[in-house]
Amino acid sequence: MDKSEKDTEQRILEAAIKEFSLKGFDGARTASIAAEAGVTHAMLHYYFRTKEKLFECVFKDKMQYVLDMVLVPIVRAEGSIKERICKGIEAHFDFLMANKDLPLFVFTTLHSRPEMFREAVNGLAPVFREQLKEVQCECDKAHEAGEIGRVDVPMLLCDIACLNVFPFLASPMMMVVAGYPQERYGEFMEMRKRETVETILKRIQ
Amino acid sequence: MDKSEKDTEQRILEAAIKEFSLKGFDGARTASIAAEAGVTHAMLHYYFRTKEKLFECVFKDKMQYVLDMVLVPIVRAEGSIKERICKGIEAHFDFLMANKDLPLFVFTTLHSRPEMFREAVNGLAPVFREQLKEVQCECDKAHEAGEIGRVDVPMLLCDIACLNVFPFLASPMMMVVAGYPQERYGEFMEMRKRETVETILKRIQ
DNA sequence: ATTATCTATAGATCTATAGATAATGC
DNA sequence: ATTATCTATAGATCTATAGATAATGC
Repeated sequence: MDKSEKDTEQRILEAAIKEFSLKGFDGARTASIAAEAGVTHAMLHYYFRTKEKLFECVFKDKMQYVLDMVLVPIVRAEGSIKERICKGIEAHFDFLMANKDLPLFVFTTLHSRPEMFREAVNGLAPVFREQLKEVQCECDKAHEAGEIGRVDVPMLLCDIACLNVFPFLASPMMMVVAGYPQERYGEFMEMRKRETVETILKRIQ
Repeated sequence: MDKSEKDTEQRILEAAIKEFSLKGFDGARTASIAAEAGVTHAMLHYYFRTKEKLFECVFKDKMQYVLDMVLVPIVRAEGSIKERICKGIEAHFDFLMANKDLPLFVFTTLHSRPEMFREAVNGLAPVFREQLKEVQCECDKAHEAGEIGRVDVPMLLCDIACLNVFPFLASPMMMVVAGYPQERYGEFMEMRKRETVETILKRIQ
C-alpha cells in the first residue's frame, strides 16, 4: 500500500486549486494541472472525469473558509463585545493574508457560475445564521448597557467584509492612490488592517 | 461615405467591451464578438489584428472611468467639505450602479495582466494626485476649524472604495448574509449606499 | 478481478491569415 | 489604388477517451 495511491488524487486536487485560483476556470489548463501534480494528463480525467467536476471540488474546498471567518472569533473569543469584534476583524484579515488569492477566485466564480455558488452557500448558511443571531443578541445587550450604539449585525458584517476583503483585490491600485511603492505591500496592508478596526469601532460607537 | 465604414470598428469594440466584461479575457471568444458586432470573424482581425490588442483597447476604455469618480464631485461640488464627501460617495456609487460589471473586469485584469494596468494607471495618476492634494488641503483646513477630525485623504479614499465597490462584487453573498432575497437587489444596494455614507461620516468625525 | 497508470489520438474549438472580391476615393 | 469585406482553411491548443499495460488485493 504505497502512499502514492491515495496521494495521486490529492496531488491533482492541490495542483488544481493552485491553477484555478491563479488563472480562473477558463484560463486553467487540465494539462498544466496534471503536469504540476506530476501525473499524466489521463490520470486527471480518471479521478475527476471532467474539468468541470474538478473545478467543483476546488470551489467547494475554497468556499468552506469563506463565510465564518469573522463570526467565529466574535462568538468564541474572550472579552467585551467590542474587543471581540476587533479580534474578529483582525483574525479575518490575517486569514486573508495567508490566502491572498481566495477573494478573486471566489468572486469570479460567483459571477461565472452562480448556481454553484448558491449551492455551496446554502449548505453553509444555517450555521452562519445561528452565530449571527447570537452576536446580534449580544450587541443588543451591549447597546442597552450603553457600551455601543445600536448595531445591525448583518450590515456591520458587510462593512467589515468590504473593508477587509477589498484591499486583497485592489491593493496595487490602492497603493498607487496612497502613493506607496509596490515593495511596501506588507506595510501598507498592516495600515489597512488598523484603519479598518478604527473605522468599525467608530461605526459602532 | 456610408456610416457603416467608421461604424464597423466601433461596433466590434462595443461588442468586445460586452464580451470581455462578461467573460474575461480567457472566456471571451473572438468569434462571438464578431457575431455580436454583426461582422465576419476576419473583420475583427482586420481592424484589431489580435485578440490581445483588442483587449487592450477595451481595457483602456474601461480604465478611464476608474480613478477619478470619487474625487471629481468632492473637488467640484458646492457646500462644506463634509457635504461634498457625501456627494462624492453617492455619485461614485451611482456610477457603479450604471456600470455593474466594471469592478470585476478591472480586478481580474489587474491580476492577470499587471503590466497593462500599471501603464494605464500611470497615465491617470498625475491628475489624480493633484486633486487629492487639493482635497487634503481642504480637509486640513476643516480640521483646524473643528468641523471634522484629522483626515488622511488617501486612506479615506481607500475606505470609500472598499465600501462602495465591494458590494458590486459580493452582493449575492452579502444578501444571503443579510437575509435578503435576491429579488430585492435594488433595495439592498440602496441600503448599502446609505450605510457607507454613514460609516464614512462617523469615520471623519 | 479490480484498480491505477500510460501512450496515443480523436474530436472539438479557437485564433489568425491567405487570397479572392467588392466598394470607395482620387 | 486603396480600403473594406468575405470565404475558406491552416495551425495551434485543449479536453476527453480508447485501449493496452502494470500494480494490487483477495
